[in-house]
Amino acid sequence: MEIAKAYNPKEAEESHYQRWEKLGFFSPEINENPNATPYSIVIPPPNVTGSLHMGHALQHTLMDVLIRRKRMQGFKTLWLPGTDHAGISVQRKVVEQLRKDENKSPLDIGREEFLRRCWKWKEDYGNTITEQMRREGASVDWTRQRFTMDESLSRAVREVFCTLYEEGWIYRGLRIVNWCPKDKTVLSDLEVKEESKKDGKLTYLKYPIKDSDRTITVATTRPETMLGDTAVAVNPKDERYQDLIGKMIALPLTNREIPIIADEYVESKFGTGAVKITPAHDPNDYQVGERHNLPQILVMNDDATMNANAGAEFEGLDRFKAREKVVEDFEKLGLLEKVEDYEISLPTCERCKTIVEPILSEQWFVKMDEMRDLALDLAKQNTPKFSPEVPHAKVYTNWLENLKDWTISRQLWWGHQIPAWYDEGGNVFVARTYEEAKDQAKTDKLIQDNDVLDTWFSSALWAFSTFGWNGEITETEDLNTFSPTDVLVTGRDIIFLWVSRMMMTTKKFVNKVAFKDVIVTGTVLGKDGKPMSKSRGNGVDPLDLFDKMGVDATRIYLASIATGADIRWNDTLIETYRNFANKIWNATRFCLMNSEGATVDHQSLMLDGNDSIADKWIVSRLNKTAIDVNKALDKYEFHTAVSLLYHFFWDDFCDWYIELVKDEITFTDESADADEDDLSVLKESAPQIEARTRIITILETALRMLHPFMPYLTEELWFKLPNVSNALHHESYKSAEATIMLTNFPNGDASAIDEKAESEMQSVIELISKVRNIRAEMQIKPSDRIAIHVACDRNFQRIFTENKAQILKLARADKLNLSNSLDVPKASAKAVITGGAEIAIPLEGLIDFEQERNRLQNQINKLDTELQRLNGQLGNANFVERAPAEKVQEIRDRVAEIETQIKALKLNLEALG
RNA sequence: GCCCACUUAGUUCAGCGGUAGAACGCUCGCUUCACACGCGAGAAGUCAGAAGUUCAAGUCUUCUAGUGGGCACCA
Repeated sequence: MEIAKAYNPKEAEESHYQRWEKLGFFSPEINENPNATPYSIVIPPPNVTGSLHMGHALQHTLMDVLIRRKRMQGFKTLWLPGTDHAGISVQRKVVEQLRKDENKSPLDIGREEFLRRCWKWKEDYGNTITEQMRREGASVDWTRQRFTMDESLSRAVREVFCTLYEEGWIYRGLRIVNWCPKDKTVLSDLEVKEESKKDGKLTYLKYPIKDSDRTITVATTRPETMLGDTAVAVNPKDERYQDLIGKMIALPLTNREIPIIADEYVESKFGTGAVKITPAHDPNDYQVGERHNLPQILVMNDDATMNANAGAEFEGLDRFKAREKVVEDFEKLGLLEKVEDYEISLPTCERCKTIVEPILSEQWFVKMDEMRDLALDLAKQNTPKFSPEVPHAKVYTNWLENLKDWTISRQLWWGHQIPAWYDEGGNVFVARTYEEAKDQAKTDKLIQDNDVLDTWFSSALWAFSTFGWNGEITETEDLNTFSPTDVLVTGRDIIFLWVSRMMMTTKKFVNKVAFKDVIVTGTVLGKDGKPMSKSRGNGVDPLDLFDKMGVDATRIYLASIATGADIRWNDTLIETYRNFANKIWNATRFCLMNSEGATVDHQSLMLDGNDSIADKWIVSRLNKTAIDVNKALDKYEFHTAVSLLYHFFWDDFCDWYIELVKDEITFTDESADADEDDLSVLKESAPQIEARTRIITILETALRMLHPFMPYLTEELWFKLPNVSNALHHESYKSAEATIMLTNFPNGDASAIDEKAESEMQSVIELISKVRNIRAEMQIKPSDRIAIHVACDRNFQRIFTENKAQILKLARADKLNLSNSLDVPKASAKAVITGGAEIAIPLEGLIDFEQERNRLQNQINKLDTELQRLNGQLGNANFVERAPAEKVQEIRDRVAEIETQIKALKLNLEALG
């Protein structure tokens, strides 16, 4: 079998995915067992404008690991892919394109044409991320791919909107909302990020009191809003202002008069104790305004320039220019008291970073009290179960408890247009269709609401709308089979935005939990410890990693860091896994170079008791690893699973097992004059074929366990193994074409764990390691053969005799002398191993006595430190009395062991003189 | 202001009540017939600080400091 010397990921990645997809391996229908248990995951729909970033790569890897393992275990698995329509993002891109290419605005071409362009844009560019997911090896069922603006999903949106409206859970109202002047749309609280600004200013303005020469001073961070002031409020108990309550103010720069009112909301201690009230531009002021029946004067346009209400002097000015002008004008009037530096946090638009303006606006809202309880009641029963539980479960519950109403209308065209119509009198009719609205209104002179719904409104239905529910159709086979989904994998940032809302709507509309478990991944941070972002330039592109390191290396690397905690990016760590991929490749290469006559045969791992220690040991290790990997994955401890697989494969299988059986399975040149390159003259013996079959089968089992993490490499190598076919498949996939994807994921067999063999093998390993240590420290050349003398009991003698050939080879020795006591020249290097075997290596002429003394003394010192600590424990009467007896015994045994070793080493030291 | 998490080898991180671990880096030695993306042997940590609980504490409790995050407030 010809196989390249180094693993080339590209070659393997190119062919397999297409085949898997074409043969339908990703669809649940591939499972032939009608009674198979379903297992499902819906993908957090990436933004249709998006391209793959590190967060996706991490989360997709974890979902794929979960799905691939369950599929191999015979579950009827579905991982459902799709994208959301990303209202603002797409709209912004199309607007920009229109402006650049045709110098037109959306209004120039009209709503219908604009939407046509949006769909075109989606057709042209919306596949970026789905193609990238194919590159990742994500085993999603593309036949069930969904988009939030698909016909059925859109119908679901209308159904949900209307139902919630009919039940009074959705309302339309005039409220202070977050307005993004750049996108010219309202935003929900969750789309607004507070950004602390150190160079803020607090401006103190003096307002003259009518018919008086007094003034009252108010402080503000947004002086321009004074143009919309309709009162000044003070605390009713504030003695400073008692005589002013009820007086009128001649509001400067306007020709309005506004009252001084008393309201509990004002804190006397803060600022001057007097607050300007701008009901149309501040949520608190709005409430004060409601209480006192104050007029609401909106002084800004939707692009945050001042409007006519602000006065001719200000109309058309940008809000920040207006701010400067207000301050200047007050100064000219002698009414500017002072300007202080003031640290303030400003609400900004999460997407475009524009400072959000709170303004009075009529919008649609979801009332959150009853809605919230749907999720909160479940949360109190620990549903969904968060992983890691701390801190997410608590943060989630706390957030639900303090939830405010959700602004769902957006002043965009791209999205689900709100199913509400207005007649000429402005009466509103909410209906599933225009026809129904007409029936309600008894007229056809209706205009549909211009606005669309928040993208998250449709995403909130993802856990059931994707399975076919749309209000008209309320039961589908997929919904029955795959809902509730088993687990959701997502980032911290959308727990509130998305996870919570899916829990609510799924409970409300299909009366199910959306998903049982939620895995919250950490964030992969840049080298600087900050979240990766384009503006910071600290991002790492997963596609670059795919090119440089290979998809499989990237995947298993990401799984290895998936502990739930944030992790700082480190360039060199991924190389570990590129090297690992190459190691797997080469171990397979080695096995294949010596595979003549061998087959993959799991019967070969059923040991009968007459097998070698090495075989019993590796089979034991293999099964233990399988059991532990499954346990780890059941607990979503991906990093533990990776670590177990890495060390089993590299340390146990490559470093020891392959080396131990190398001579047995490779051709020897004993057969007379045979040309070494001419393998044909050599004949395999039955035991050799047995040994080859066993190592190939162990390798095959390891590849299966690695497959969910490294799908391409394992598939590529699996096909190179002798006699692989769909006969090796899990029983649920017997008719499918051959692939490692559909083989059994090893469960591990507890009865195959052989602690005795493991401990015996440990002694062999320790013996070889000690000899190697002596060789290295005594600077014995690799080419120099040595003699090993071991004094030990009969049990050790049996073990070492059985492994004599391997010990000689791996310790580069030509003699192994086993006896009850040592009889060696003084010029020998010595060591002791656990269990009391003494090693001596005669080094006539090679030994440096001084160096050997140091070496022995160092070992004695190390042991002595431990001995003292342990003796300290035993000397503590409380410990001996109160600690569990087995613990005490453990320590005593250890002390005895160390004392034996120290004694032997000391004798050796004395013998050196 | 309230709440939460984190602080372990040079670096990035595991471990979370009973002998301090991994990877990378570092030192020394190897063209050993799968792999130099390799092989062998090493060095390297008062587990942020203080107090407490316990026979026993990176591991549990409290406090302190630093870092990061969430929520509220922001005239």
